[in-house]
Amino acid sequence: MRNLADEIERFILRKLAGETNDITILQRNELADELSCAPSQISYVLSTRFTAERGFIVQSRRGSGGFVRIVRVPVQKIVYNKPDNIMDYCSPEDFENIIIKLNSERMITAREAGLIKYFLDVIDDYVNPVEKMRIFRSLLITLENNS
Amino acid sequence: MRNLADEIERFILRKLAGETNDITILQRNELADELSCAPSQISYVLSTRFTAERGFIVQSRRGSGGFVRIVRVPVQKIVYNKPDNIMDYCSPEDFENIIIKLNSERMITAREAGLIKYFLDVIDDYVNPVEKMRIFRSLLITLENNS
DNA sequence: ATAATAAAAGTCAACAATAGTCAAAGCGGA
DNA sequence: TCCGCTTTGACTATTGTTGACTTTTATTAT
Repeated sequence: MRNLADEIERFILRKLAGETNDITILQRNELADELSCAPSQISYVLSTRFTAERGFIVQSRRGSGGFVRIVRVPVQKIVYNKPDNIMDYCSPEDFENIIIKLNSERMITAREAGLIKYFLDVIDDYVNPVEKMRIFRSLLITLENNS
Repeated sequence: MRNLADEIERFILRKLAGETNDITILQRNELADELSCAPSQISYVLSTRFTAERGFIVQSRRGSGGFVRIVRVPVQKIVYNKPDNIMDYCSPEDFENIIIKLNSERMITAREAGLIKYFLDVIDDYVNPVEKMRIFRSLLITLENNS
């Protein structure tokens, strides 16, 4: 028998694959209607399949004009979950790219991105690259802790 | 379906972006007419989107010749308006209080507050108080520039 | 000068349109 | 059978939209 959850997962993954920035937006009721299932089933799939653990971020808004935004986040895994795998240091360009990526995937706001860039720029005068990397990681954790 | 609130928000933000001094003035009924919606919908958007938390001040006048003025508030104003801004430096407690104040006035988010505190803490090891104050001011301007 | 009128913006409650939660039932494989 | 994943639906929470009514301000008529 067909497995709805898997079908929904595949549908969303295909939709995501068709996007250029690993971001896709859908409407829960609409998708439920299209796949002939209960709307809450979409929520179920999102909460079991599209988890941070698997490298996704799901954001949504209720009410009129509501939506669900799904973001695939490869960077998140690197930065948050695999501290052992990450490089010991980054070039300024690497930092710039990570920050841009984090912002484009809505893990940080433009204001936070600006703050972090300014921050990294300032400490450049005082710390070595390895130390800077350590500080950067702490900084992201600080952000998480205040969410 | 079309989402009026978002549309109105975008309209006002665009109008604001076209101004040179972060101030724009509009008429509620006129805008409602232009966007084909109820005038009260404009009020709704102003009260939910153009809040102090998001860095806006909305003033208005009723009656004949009435208007709505929307101002994007520079964050650093709060700091600059305080007596201590005359000083060249702050104690860590002063910084802490300013940050708490900024957050309680909803000029910065909890995440931003956390970032800034961490930031100030890190550079403490490297810069003197006067330099730290200078960096703090630049930091607020950076925040402002990314709003 | 005062009263009436017109021309704004504000308030609020009702209703509509979403998405989230959770308990209970269903189903399939070990 | 039993356990764990799936599926549903009733209920909740959030956000948007409208219109009737109120308040404020300016203008006009007397």
